[in-house]
Amino acid sequence: MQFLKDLNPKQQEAVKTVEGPIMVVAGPGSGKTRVLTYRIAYLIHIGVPASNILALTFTNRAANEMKERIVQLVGDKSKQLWMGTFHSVLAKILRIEGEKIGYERNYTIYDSADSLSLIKSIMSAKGISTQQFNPQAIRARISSAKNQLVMPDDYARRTLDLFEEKTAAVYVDYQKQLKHNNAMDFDDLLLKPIELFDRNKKTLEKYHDRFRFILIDEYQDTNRAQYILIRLLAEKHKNICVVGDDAQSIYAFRGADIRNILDFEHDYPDARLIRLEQNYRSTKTILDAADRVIKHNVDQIAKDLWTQNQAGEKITLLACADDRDEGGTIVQKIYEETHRRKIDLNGIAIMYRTNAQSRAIEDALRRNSIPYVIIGGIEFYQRKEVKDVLAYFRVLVNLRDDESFLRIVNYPSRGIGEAAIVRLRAFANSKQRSLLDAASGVGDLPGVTTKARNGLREVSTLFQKYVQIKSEISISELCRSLVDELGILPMFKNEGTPDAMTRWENVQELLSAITEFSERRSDATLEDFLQDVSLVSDIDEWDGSHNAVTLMTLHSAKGLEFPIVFISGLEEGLLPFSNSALDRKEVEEERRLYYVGITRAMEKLYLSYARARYRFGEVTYQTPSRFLEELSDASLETINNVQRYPARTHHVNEENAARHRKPPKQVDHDHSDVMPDYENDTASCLNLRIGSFVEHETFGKGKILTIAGVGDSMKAVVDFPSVGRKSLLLQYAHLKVL
DNA sequence: ATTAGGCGATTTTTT
DNA sequence: ATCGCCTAAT
Repeated sequence: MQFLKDLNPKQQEAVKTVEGPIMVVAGPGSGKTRVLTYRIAYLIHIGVPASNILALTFTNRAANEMKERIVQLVGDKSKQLWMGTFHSVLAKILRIEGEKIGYERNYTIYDSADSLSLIKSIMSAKGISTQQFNPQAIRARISSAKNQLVMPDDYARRTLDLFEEKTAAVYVDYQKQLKHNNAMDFDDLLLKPIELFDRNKKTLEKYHDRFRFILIDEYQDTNRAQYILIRLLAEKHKNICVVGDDAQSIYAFRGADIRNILDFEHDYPDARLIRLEQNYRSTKTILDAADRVIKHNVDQIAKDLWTQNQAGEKITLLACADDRDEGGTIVQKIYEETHRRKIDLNGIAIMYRTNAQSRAIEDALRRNSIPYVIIGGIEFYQRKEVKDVLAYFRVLVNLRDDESFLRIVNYPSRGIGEAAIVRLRAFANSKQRSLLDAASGVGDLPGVTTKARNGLREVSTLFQKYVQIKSEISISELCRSLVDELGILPMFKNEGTPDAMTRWENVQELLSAITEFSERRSDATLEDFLQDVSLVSDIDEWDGSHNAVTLMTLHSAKGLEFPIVFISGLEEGLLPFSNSALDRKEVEEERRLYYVGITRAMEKLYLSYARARYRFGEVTYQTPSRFLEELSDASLETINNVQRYPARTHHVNEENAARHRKPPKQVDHDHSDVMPDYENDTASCLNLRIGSFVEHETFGKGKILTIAGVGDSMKAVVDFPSVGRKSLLLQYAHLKVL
């Protein structure tokens, strides 16, 4: 038991309290991951078979890291451990048990984009206008209903308005269609196991006996469905250890319910509560800043974070003229830092609220030849050509997957148009067969052109052929041969445009990914690969060992640490993010996100904001974030590039005076001339600001949400209680400030 | 049936 | 600014 001496007393207690429910509230950098890994290692060490342990994490990456570490501690006997994300572990259980609730083991997993297209097709089938009712919004409603375990019929009974009625109607068909396709969406991966265990007590008991010790990471980010699932699994032995930090709960938008962690002691009355409050990660300055910020929140478990680390350097605030300047200034600081400390680029991370912000920063990095890796954003597996090819594989694996079938039935073009599809659908429905199946009986199909008929026959024989050879050749050969037969690669080559070349490369890359996957796991099936694609995210694949700066959203940054962290875009409307007025709870979630960002930093933290920023292709004027005021002046130093551009509340006269002042120091090159003159702007003359209340001749009173554009084309979006949101040209609107 | 060109929405965050 | 979707033209 040598390894326990790596732990402080609190951590040891968390590791050695093996029986009964236990909650570990772990502040940032307090060794949470360490506790989890050592606890598992300890269990195995004292003789618990690894196969009796279930550990659920938030990302696959966290799971893999821990697994490796555990192997180091106790060796190969840990291999039988069940560890992964909720979604991946449950997907695995559903492959085994799904037949009990009417799914075949080769079911397909739909991502949000797949769900959306299914919802759209249901809407058009039911004659619900996608103009009037936003399919995205309907998808989101259905998803959140599922997260709360509200079933279609329950939902239908509780509708409050027309939109919800339509949603209810779509929801019913959506679930039917998923089942018909032998497919599940992300939410089903949580829901269906609950259904399984409810209906099938024997199966539940089997898993009770298997998972005698359960550990949950990032408990603050679990939703209702996950909560119920954990309760079901743990109800017999009650050996459940949850680890989390309410202050780092940042997934409410996805249904995460912070009550799960706040009420743990209520749910398990004899629960042991352990707080880890010593921070090993950050300097005193950084930790104090984080602590000060989070104290502004009302909803939280009180904690006293402390550290023995040194005070370290002050936090540096970079006040920038615009997003381009922000990128340039960050680059300059990266230069300084890499020269000053012996630090590699992979010790540096740049974080932002929205993926769209990465662009200006990427430009700056590229201009200065600084290598970077970017996490998230437009994902490889979301690209059209990749999804198209994957759809072929999906159909091959699950012949009932109508959604994927529809995607590829006329790709590449086979002369199958909408009319033919309508006929095929009707035919399939009447026979209760899948579309692919129906396509094979295309001879009986009336009202279809010869061309379409031949096309359908072609698709059908194509799949018959590959179903047959599927088990005979390796999956990489199978996939390559299928792609070759489609002829899309030469098609891209012939097109010759840079865009087509990228597509060509992407398809090649997909094929290499499959090869690599099957080399890594000798028994891997195509089913396994497809599941991996659905459930693995960018962050899971990220490898911090390259010499490159890492760019990512604040959400992706959770669980990571870097010696140097930049948080960019500290502006109202961006961090905290809003498209309209925020209520307290929303601001608190944004603040937690900010807190997560701050606490990623070990040695040095930079914050930055831009006075102006391109959003939606227009210049928008930004106000520094309220979160900046929550830091103490003593711990902060400011580098100001924007002396010329005083705060927007200032009067015109002062601005004129300010214009003649020279900026103290030009930090970076070539980005100083893009700013428009403030003093000519209608908005500044009128003293209009985001959040101002104004009056309009016809619309009445309203509140300004955004201001964009320059000079004559300057526009404001105003929220009028009477008529809703309006985008107005200030030149004509004659707004009166109230 | 395919394609070009115009229009409108889109940007919150993700398993 | 960019992407997807729709319409009109071929």
